[in-house]
Amino acid sequence: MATQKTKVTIFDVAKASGVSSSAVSYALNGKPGVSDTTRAKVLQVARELGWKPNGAAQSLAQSKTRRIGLILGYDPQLLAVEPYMMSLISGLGAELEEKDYSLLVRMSMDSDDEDSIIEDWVATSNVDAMLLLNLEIGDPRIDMMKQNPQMPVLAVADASLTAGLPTLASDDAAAVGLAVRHLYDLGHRNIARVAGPEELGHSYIRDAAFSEVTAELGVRYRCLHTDYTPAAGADATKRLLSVNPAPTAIIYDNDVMALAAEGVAAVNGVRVPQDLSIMSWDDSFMCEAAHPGITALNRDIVESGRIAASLMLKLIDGEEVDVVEEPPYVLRVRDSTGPAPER
Amino acid sequence: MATQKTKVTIFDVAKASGVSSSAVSYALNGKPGVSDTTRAKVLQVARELGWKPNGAAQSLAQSKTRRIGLILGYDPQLLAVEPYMMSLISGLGAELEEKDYSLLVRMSMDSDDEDSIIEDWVATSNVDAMLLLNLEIGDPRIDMMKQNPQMPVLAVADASLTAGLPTLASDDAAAVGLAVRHLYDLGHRNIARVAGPEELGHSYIRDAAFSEVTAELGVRYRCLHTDYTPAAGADATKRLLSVNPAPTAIIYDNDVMALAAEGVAAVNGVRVPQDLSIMSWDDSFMCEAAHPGITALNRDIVESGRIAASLMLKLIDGEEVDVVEEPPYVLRVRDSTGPAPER
DNA sequence: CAATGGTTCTGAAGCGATTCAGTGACGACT
DNA sequence: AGTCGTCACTGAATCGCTTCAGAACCATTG
Repeated sequence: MATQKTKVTIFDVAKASGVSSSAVSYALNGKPGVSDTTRAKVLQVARELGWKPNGAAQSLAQSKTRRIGLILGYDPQLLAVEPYMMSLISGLGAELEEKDYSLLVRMSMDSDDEDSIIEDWVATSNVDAMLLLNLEIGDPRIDMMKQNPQMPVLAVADASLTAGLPTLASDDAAAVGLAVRHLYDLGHRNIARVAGPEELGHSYIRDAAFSEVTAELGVRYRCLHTDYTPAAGADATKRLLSVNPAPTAIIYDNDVMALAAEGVAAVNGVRVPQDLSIMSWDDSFMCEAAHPGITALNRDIVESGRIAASLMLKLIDGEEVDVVEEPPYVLRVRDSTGPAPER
Repeated sequence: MATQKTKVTIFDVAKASGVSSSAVSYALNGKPGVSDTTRAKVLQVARELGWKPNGAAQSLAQSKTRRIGLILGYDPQLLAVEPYMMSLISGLGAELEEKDYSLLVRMSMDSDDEDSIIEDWVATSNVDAMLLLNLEIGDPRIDMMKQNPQMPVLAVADASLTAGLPTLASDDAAAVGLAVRHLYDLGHRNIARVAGPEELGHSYIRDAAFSEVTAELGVRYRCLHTDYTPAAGADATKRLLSVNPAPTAIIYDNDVMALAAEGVAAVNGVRVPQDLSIMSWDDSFMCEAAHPGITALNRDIVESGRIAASLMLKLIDGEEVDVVEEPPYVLRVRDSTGPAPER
């Protein structure tokens, strides 16, 4: 509690408690080797002096940093507007906080950058484990990590992308089923999708699932790829509405695009949901606040973050982790989807 | 490049290059004390062995972590939906990355938590500097930091809240002027505001500025406080619209609430902007995607993050930093504001 | 009573870098 | 030829902690 002008070390605490530095270490870390009375005394003195073990020294001595690495792909626009990353961070942070770990965050401008950050972390041991996000198909980072088995890593992605790495897996295919099924049950037989960039692994997974499910149900399906921005979403919507026959329902890969689509519809006198049903893949406050409220696939991203954190802690402890499923998607039906218009 | 099974240290590099460990250190850090030829040789060997200095050892030896601390207040909902924090992180991350620093992130569940994280960072030297966000009036953290001058800190807040600490200051009062002026010029004489939680320092600053500016202009003004959620925003809107005379313009402290307000208006047959003008304090894709597009106060948060990072690096270098102004707010006029309705 | 065993505690050797003081070697200058 | 200075390099101390091996002490036990 008392604030100290000069740096206080374990030896100061040792001297003040009349024991050796090793005793202090044992006392503080709850290890055997000191009596209860000296332990209490030491803790007391440590508190008075406001002493905590120096992080660097501790890391060096036990080769543990109590840090977990997260690399953010640099696109401020996207990061800011997509609730995904921030939710994940919330979950990670909350869980790690309980275990006294922290999150080390770095930003990569491109994929080379990201590779070099990974190399850096492996070489410098600046983190105890790391998270792999936004995997692409045949992602080279997977091999990098396999060649450095001393650095635990958890991939958050569809299990088909992670080649046996410990994985927190989302079941995007099941979600596709939910979404399509919902629209199918409402009578839609011609649906479209406005997706994100084609290179992203999850775009690909979803593409495949959509094609498969719609084919099975005999539903007409087409897909446009965009850069996730509302402008692109609006543009794609206009194009979709101008073909003949126009889709009666459109699913957007994120919520801003769905919101923009509602605007396009309003401007063009297309009523939602009477003339056009709109769905969003991601759910957020935005979908709730929009008018009409946007039907969305919802998942507990914060919880995913917590699970991811706990899995990494397991990996750090040397436990095996294979593939763990994320909390499943849930369909939140709001007012933007309705029965398909009579033809 | 070559991947190494076992941990490689500076001594391995020294042996392989036929020099001492000190020579390796000098060579790597670009310091004098080695010839150009041995320097080249050492760097070459280091690259071949894939060696980089161990982070903990380096930190311990030079008492520098190359890390900057950021504490996130835990409210996943808010964090996720407000683009502010993620944008700030983007800016911080981008700037820090260039200087080879990283961001150490922890999450606080409440303010006691946050205090103990700060104490921890001060005592363990786990970061070289830290950021102070969401200051409240008379925030105790300011005193904590003043008592520990060895830990550089930068506050991001209105300068009136930071009691002389190095500050990246936003001029919320000027922004209030912009906003009110815009509405005033459109003929509005009865405006309302839906704000965030009253405890937040910036809420208070804005409250005061609004009262002052509207009084000056002879504009009727009232303010409701909420928890920032769209539901609360919608609710506040309904209440405001039911009073007599109802305001002809409402300013919302964030964009989800403004979006929700558009929904409320639509449901109640209130036309935007003919019957009611709506503005948002924060700008994001959401305001652009909404229909009608929401007039908003826009500021370059990413740039603020970059500036904050560079200021902290200055502080770490021992330079003085007083109060630096953030990039100013800019009014982005869209379709949600228009001339005040004739009475 | 010697032997054994169990606590409690200490000294010193790590961890892997940086950095200071010191040693040769060599060239330049008087 | 002798001295000085510079340059390249090395050995050892240092950062602050953990942890192992062993010392000191006391209590049991056969």
